[in-house]
Amino acid sequence: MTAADRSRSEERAVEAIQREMTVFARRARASAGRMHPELSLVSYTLLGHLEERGGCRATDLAAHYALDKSTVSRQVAGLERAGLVERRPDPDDARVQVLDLTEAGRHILAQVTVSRRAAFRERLADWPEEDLVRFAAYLERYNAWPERPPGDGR
Amino acid sequence: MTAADRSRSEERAVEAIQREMTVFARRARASAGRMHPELSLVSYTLLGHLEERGGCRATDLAAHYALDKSTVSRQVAGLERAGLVERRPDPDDARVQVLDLTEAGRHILAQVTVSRRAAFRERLADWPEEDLVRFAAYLERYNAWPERPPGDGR
DNA sequence: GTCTTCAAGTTGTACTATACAACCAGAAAC
DNA sequence: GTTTCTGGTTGTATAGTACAACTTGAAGAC
Repeated sequence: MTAADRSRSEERAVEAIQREMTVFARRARASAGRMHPELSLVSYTLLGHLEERGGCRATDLAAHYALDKSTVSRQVAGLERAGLVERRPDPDDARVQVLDLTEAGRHILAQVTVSRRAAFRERLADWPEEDLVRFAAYLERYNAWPERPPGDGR
Repeated sequence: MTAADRSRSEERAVEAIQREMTVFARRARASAGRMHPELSLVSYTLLGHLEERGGCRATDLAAHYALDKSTVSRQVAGLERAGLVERRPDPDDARVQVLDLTEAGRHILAQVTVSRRAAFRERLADWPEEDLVRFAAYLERYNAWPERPPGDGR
């Protein structure tokens, strides 16, 4: 294979990755909404992050998801209203509110995770294990890229 | 490797795919907005589809992206107002409007494609060709799954 | 042929997610 | 002790979306 062949093939692959990731993104919210109307994609990811980290600050959520802090503030307010998260003032710093899941939050998160997992598994049912593992690794690698927060106009 | 090992490994991979796809989806719109403010992710994908197909009906767009037809109607109206698409009545069926890119639409789509491609390429710069090709194939395979339109509560 | 039903698209309405700007309250730096 | 920084909330505006009701034309049923 010549260098030109290689670069053409890479070029095609990059195009395809871009196109397919975009299609996926376009569809994700809609299908999440239909899969579990009780918990939007945003809420789901925020709760998931809280569970994974065992609680964190609103600012951490904003940074991780490249969201404005006002957005997080409102989302969290909604989740608190729904009784899914609770906040405690940080004893070390009175400005900080440590967020954590409530029991109800843990419960609903687990339910949604189950239903999402079932949907994903159905979709991936006939993939060989080797491909699943590799696909997961590619996605992780792809996402391990620093996102710039909103307003950071670089 | 035992069957139990295999299923655990698959389980982990499915979880990771779900999680990473979700993170990606959460970030995509925001980064698209920062990458090319003149063309939202939605508009970009719609224009891209028109280019790829060489024009199509609004209903086709709705089906392909799992959007409500009203959403597509408004999006297309905006694109038409912006002079990026034009519609002609279908000679075979007066209800149908065939959509297609204008020259301006083609032009801006090409520009945005260039800038998106550059961003993706930067991000994927140190991936070996083999991995790019495989990753692209996985994504295509993943997305080749029938989406259900909104309102189809199955 | 007329009538009913179906399909494509538009419009009214409402809601969610989002950003940006202005602000407030504590903490830290000097 | 000011000034500056950081975490968070609130006001306001916008985009994207869905659902329902409607219009118009096509296609079948009889």
